[in-house]
This record gives sequence, C-alpha cells and structure tokens, in this order.
Amino acid sequence: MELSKNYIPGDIETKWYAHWLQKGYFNSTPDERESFTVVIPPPNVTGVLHMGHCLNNTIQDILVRRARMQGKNACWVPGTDHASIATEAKVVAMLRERGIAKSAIGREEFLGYAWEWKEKYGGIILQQLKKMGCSLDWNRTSFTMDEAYYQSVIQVFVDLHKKGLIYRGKRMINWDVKAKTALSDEEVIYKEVQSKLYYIRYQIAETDEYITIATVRPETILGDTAICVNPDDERYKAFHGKYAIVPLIGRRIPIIADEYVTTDFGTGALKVTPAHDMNDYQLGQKYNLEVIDTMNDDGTMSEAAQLYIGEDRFEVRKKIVPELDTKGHIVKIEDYTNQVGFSERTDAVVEPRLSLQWWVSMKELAVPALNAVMNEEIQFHPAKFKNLYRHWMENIKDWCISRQLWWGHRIPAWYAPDGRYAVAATKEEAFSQLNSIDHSPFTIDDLCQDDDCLDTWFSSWLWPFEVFKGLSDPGNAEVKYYYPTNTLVTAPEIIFFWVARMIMAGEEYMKQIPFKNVYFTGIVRDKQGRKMSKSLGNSPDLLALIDQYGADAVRFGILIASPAGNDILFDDTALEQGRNFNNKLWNALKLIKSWESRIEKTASAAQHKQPSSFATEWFASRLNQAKQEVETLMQQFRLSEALKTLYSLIWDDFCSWYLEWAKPGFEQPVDAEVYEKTVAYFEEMMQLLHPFMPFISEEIYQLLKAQSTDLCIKQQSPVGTINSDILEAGELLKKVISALRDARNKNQIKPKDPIKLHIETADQVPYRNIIGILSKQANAESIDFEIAVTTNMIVVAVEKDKFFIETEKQLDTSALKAELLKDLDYQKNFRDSVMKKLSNERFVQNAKPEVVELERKKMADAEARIKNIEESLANL
RNA sequence: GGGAGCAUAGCUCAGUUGGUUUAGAGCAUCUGCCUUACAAGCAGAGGGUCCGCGGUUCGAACCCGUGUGCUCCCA
Repeated sequence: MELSKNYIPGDIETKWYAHWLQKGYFNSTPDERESFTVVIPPPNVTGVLHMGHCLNNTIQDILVRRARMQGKNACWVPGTDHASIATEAKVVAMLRERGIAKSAIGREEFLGYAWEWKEKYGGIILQQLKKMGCSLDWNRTSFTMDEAYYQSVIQVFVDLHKKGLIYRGKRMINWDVKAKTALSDEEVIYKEVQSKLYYIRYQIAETDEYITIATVRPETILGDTAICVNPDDERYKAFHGKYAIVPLIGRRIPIIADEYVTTDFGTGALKVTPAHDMNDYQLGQKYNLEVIDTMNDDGTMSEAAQLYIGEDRFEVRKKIVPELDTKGHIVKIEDYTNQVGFSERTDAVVEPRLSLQWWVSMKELAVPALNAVMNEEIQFHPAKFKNLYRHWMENIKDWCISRQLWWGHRIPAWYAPDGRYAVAATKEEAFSQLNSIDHSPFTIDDLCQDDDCLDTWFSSWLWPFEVFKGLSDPGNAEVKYYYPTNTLVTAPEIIFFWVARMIMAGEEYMKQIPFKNVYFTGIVRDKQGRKMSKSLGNSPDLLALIDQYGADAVRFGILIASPAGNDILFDDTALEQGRNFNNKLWNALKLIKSWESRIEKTASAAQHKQPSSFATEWFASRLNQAKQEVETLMQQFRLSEALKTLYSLIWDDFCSWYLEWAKPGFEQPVDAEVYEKTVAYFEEMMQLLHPFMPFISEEIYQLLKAQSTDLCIKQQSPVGTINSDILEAGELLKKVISALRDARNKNQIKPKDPIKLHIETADQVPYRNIIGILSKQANAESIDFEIAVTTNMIVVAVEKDKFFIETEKQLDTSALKAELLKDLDYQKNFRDSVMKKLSNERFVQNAKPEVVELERKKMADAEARIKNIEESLANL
C-alpha cells in the first residue's frame, strides 16, 4: 500500500470516530468492573465550541480514554444546561427578527418558541465535540430541563424551603417602569447622558449650620434616611453623630461616617437613599437605616414620598428644583455627564428598586462542603485552589436564586389573594397547604404562581447525580454504580458558582461527595494575554482549526501549552507543532513499512544483528522507563508533562536514535526479530499516545499490521523491566555520537567524509556493544582502541575517555584549541566551587553523608576531565 | 476597599521534603545540510543578576520578611 507523503487527518478522523461509535465503545452499562465516571460540565445550550471547551474536553477525554484502556468501565456523560439568561436573550432576538415582541405574547407562547429554538440549535456544541474525538456516551445525553430533571429541581426547592434554607428577602433589581417588570443585568443598556448635578444644602438639626450634598436625582431626597461622609474628611468631622433635616419634608436623619464615600466627588457628603440606589442600600444595611420606598411600580411617587404623590418621577424632578430653590436649599447646579441605564425593551430609564427575591441560606450547607475539601476527601488539582475555596466558604453569602425570566424552572411558590403564599410542587398541594391553615374564602383558581425562574446554577448543582436520576429515582442501580464520580474538569472561574455548590448538593441529597478529584484548567487567552471572549472576537474558529491542522494536532497544541491551573496563551505555533508531530509519526510508519519486504531470518541478516540487538534492548528499557514516568505524571494530573514525555520519547529516542541505530543499510535486509520488536514498540507507543491523540494512533496501530482489536479499547500491559545499565550505556552512546558530530561540524568535515576513530579508555567493555552503532552514526570506516598519537588529529573528550578522529582533511587547530580552553576554564571553575564546599568544615560536619560523598565524586570527575583536556591540548 | 495567585532563556513553562556535575525542556533565533521515512525534516550552536533588597542556613531559584510589577476573584 502506498502511504501519502504527509499525514492527512481529515478522512481518517471521520472514519475512526464513526467506527468507534458503531462498535459502541463509548457506551457504558454497570458491570463488575470498577467504574470511572466523568460528567461533562454542561456547556450552555446556546454555546458553540470555543478554546475553553476544547481544552476542557480534551483533558476529560484523555482521562476517560486512559481509564478505558486500564480496565475500568469508563462513562463520560454529555449534556447541556438551559442557560436561562443567554437562551432567553437568543430567543428574544429571534422573535424580534420575526417582528414579535416578548411582551406581546404570553409566557406559554414564548416557551413554545424557546423549545423550538433549543431543538434547532441546542445540539450544535455536542456535534462539535464529536469532531474533537470526545469519547462521550451519547446515549446518556442530558439536559437540565429534561422532565425528570426539572421535577428534581422543583423538589429540591420545596425541600430546602421546608428545611428553612430557602427564604424570601429584599434585593435591589432593575425595574422597567413602562413594562412593569424586572430586568436582568443583560437587558439594561447603559448610555451616556447629559445631566445636572444639583448641590443641595441640608440644615444641621438644632443649629444654623448646613451641610451640602450633590445629587443628580433631587426627587429622591424624599426617601433620604442618612447623610454619609468619609470619616477622615476634616470638613465634616464636627458633624459626626449629629442629625440633618431633609428639606421640604423636615425628616431628621443621622450623619454617618463611612470609608465608602470619596472625599473628592461632589462635596464629599453623600445623601443616602436606601430604597433607590444599590450602594445606598448596602450602606443602609450596614448602619441599620430606615428604607423608605418613595416610588410606585409605574415610576410615580408613592404615599411614602409625602409630596407629589402620583406624579411621574421626571415631572417631580422639574418641580422640586424650583421649590428647593425658593426655600434656599439650592447652592448651585452644574452640568454633568453620567451613565444611565435604559431598558432594552421599552427604552425607559431603569429604576433601581427593592424587590422580594428567593434566597438560599448558605452557612449550614457550606460546612460539610468545606470540610470535604479541607480534609482532602475531594482533592483539588492544583492544590493552591484550596485556599481560595476556604476563604470563600468561610465568608459565604446567601445565594439569590430567582431570576426575572421565563425560560427555566419556574419557582414553585403560589400566592393567595390575601397575600399569603405556599411553596409546593403543584398548585393543588399549595392550595391544600393554604387551606389547612384556615379555610380560605378563595378557590384554587385564585392562586397565582410566582412569575420568576430559578438561577441556572440552581439546576446544574444537581448535575453529578441527577444525570443518573439519583434524586428522581433514588438508589437506582446506575447512581449506585457511577456515583460519586471520579474527576471533574472545570475552569477555576466557576469554583464558587458551580464546584462548591455541587459539593453542597451532593452532601445534602446523596450524603456523599459528588467527585473525588477536581482538575482546574487554565483560562485560555490570546497572544496578548486577553481572555478569549465572544465580545472581543479573539477566539479562533475551532472547527476551522481542526480542518486546517487535524483534531489530534489541535488537542496536542492546546494541551502542550497547558500546565494545570495556569492560564494558557494560545498560539497557532503550538498547533503547528502538533501537526508536525503527526507527520513525524506518519513518516516513522512509512520507514517501518518499507522494511516489510526486506525481512530476513537467515544468516545474512546476522551481520546486522550486533548493533540492532543493543538498540532493541536499549529501547525496550527506555520505553518502559517513559511508560513509568507517564503513569506517575498522570496520577499527579500533570497531563501536559505526560504528553511532553511521550513527545520526546517518540521524536527523540525512537525516531532520532533508535530507528537510526536499528535501520538496515540502503536496500539491505532487516532482521526479523528487529522488525517485530520495532513494530511492537511502535504499537505500544501508539497505545500510550492514544488518549492524547486518538485518531492518528488508531490509524497507525491498524496500519502497522493486521490487528484483532481496536486500539481504542486495547488494555494496557503493566510496565516491564527497566535495565538501568543499558540505559546508561545508551546515554553514553548518545553523548559520544553528539560530541563526534559536533567535532565534525566545527572542523567542517562533511557527514559523508569517512573518518578513522581511536578510543582511549580505561574500560573498553561499555564500547564493545556499541561499536557497530558508533561506526554507523559517526560514519567511521574503522574504530580501534589503539592510541597512535599523530598530528592532524581531532581530540574529543567525553567523560573520562578520549576520542581521536583521524582524517585526510587539513585541520585548523586554533579553533579546536579555543574550544578546549573554554571547556577547561568551565571545568576548573566547577572544580573550584566544589572544592570550596569540601574545604568548608561546617559543610562536611553538617551535611548528610551522601551529599558529601556526592560532592567528592563530583570533585574526582572534574579532576579527571581537567586532566583529559590538558592532555588533549598538549597533543595539539 | 477585601482576598488570592504569579514573577526562571526572546516566548511558553518544568524545576517534587533546600544539596543530584556552577539552572532544564519545547517553540523561536543562528550555522551547516534537498544524507536512500520525514525541509511539516536532519545535524549542531548560542542564549539566564532564577524581579529588586534584606534575612535564616555550612549551603537558597526553592524557606522567611520587604519592595516592585502583572493577573484573577469578591464588592
């Protein structure tokens, strides 16, 4: 079969993914094997594959494929979350294009469109994961709004409410006075507006003094409940603890001091209106201030305002200024530019407004979740995230879970006309609860369900068990087998949104942690270090990259640059490196295939055997050594280093050294044993590489020889013996070959020009086995151990031995001399530093004996090398 | 404002309890090669005040303090 010049990934990838799927290799059902479970961090149903997903899912696939090849029953569950805000925004945009306003259609109709949208676009990202080679069990694809899942979310809400862990509380929200609805932050558009800054003076109670504040919203002074100044502001120190009088209405309000106030804005004195400003609200909470809501839901003044009741807020602003002025409260008015929020839907100025929202009380839930991580029942990789986690968990704040949206799990709270409410899974239950308290005069049809939906994270925190129906079908065989899951792979930015809350939900509902390990990936940034985001448009099109470089190369590129928990600066050159690596593998395959027709078991092959048998023995050990290293690195979750180890094993040790050593001469036969071993090594390397680069490894494995299994599910063998003597001999051989090549280079002896090599050594034994390889690699027509000092010889010193290169070529000894002098200088400096250590009595006394011994050996080695170089210099 | 993390070659990073030949790798750079698998390649080479300062120690890239710079999270 003719193999192409370069590796072409496209068709090969499609072919193998289809084959694996058809064989059902990725599907898992419980059996007697140990389970290895990973649940995908569900991407937004609106999502398309970006670099973050690519990194994250490559890592998961590596873990899962490796487990599958190590005798475990690997199960990787795919799915998406409903992403209430993002999806609702997409659907609203879709409707807008069709000329339909969300406000014009009802909730039911809107949800119809939303599902339509989800069915059409919601699976895109899952299809893209297939392109990357992800070995997900597609039969298990889950969605946070699947029927059973939906009911579980509701059940959890009802249960936590029953336990007193869910409550209603006030929170500042964005209010659209025209649509009379709350807006999410995403629905508010901030615009720069020309406003006025009004300087208004308030009298200090029981004095003739005044304090002047600055505000752009003079109509809100009717809701003022304090004035705040910076405690260090000298101008106002005398006022601390005194009271001021709100103009027009005469309310007595305290003057408080807080660092929040900046001294250089306005007058340095801030009026505090807790009901109508987010920051003021927080100040109000801190100082226990009264909250006076002076506005109705349509933007007119409420009775609490005392004045201008029923008039619009902007009308009031026009009227209140002259009135304040007449009464001597206006100090000055300045032009001022500020950012004002407008409703995306009605273009009305958004009113910050206090509203009742649903909250989860977190303190109690956090305790077991914190412990699980601190006592390493759950391990974080890298461990540095433990600190961050602890800090957050120890200062945890309650979780606001209601969202003013329609797409999502609707809050199961039902309101009666008399203002009472009940939390229950169904309207009927709610009605009977309300009835059980006293026999109400209203009917079930009078009950209204809460309009809001739950935060998406309130559904995804159940993900690790509910994908196995752990809550909707408690104790079923699957959840028993697959839960707790093994490893969660996710981004550190959602450690609180998601990871912490999953641990809480797992502890609360399964009475078990949800996963044993959490691997935090880095954030993918562009070359300039900016986070990749849709708004910046700096995220490359992943599918285009896969087309260009191949999925294996993309996986390689993203992983090689990605140590755990460190951000990665994404750069195309890493993908190029991956593509080049593919090509290297491909060409090694081509070389070995070219031997196929030249295999010989006869005596004529025996003459090639001596160099080859050293090569095969050496590589067997080297391969096992690398295999052991990969095993250790993987256990430590050092994936990128494991890949580097394999890269270097394959490129350097296998291709650059082993194949050159084992290679038969031009058109010469190849020894059958060498051939078989070479194929076996290549197979094993492909097996080790498979989790990282599944497509090319499977392809090469199948092309090497007729196989009875697919690599995808081939079980790994244990690490074989590692002969350290032969590894050492191999290292020596490499060093000598490099030194000789360097000498050729420096003396401009072409690789083709043959040389005669004389080796001066006290111990010839290590060289006996490698002479064949040495002569081939150094292109030496003869090698001996005779020291015949003549002129025109190049001397190369390696360790304690000397190599004399005899050549016809006229040599320039000055360059050689300079080289040797430089080396001599280095060695002498080195020796001196070691000597200094050894002559320090305190070192000899205090250091561990083996350390001192090592220093002595260093000393002796350095002395030998110096002697060697000096002799070489003398010979010149 | 509160908290966390990072700083090692031009770039991206290793460097495991302080001692392992006066700091390693990949990429990039430079030199020489179209050598019979591979120019997406081969063979070599150069490149470092381990952010600054102070301390602990016989010994510090590593431990402690401090300064500087960058990044992230929460508000």
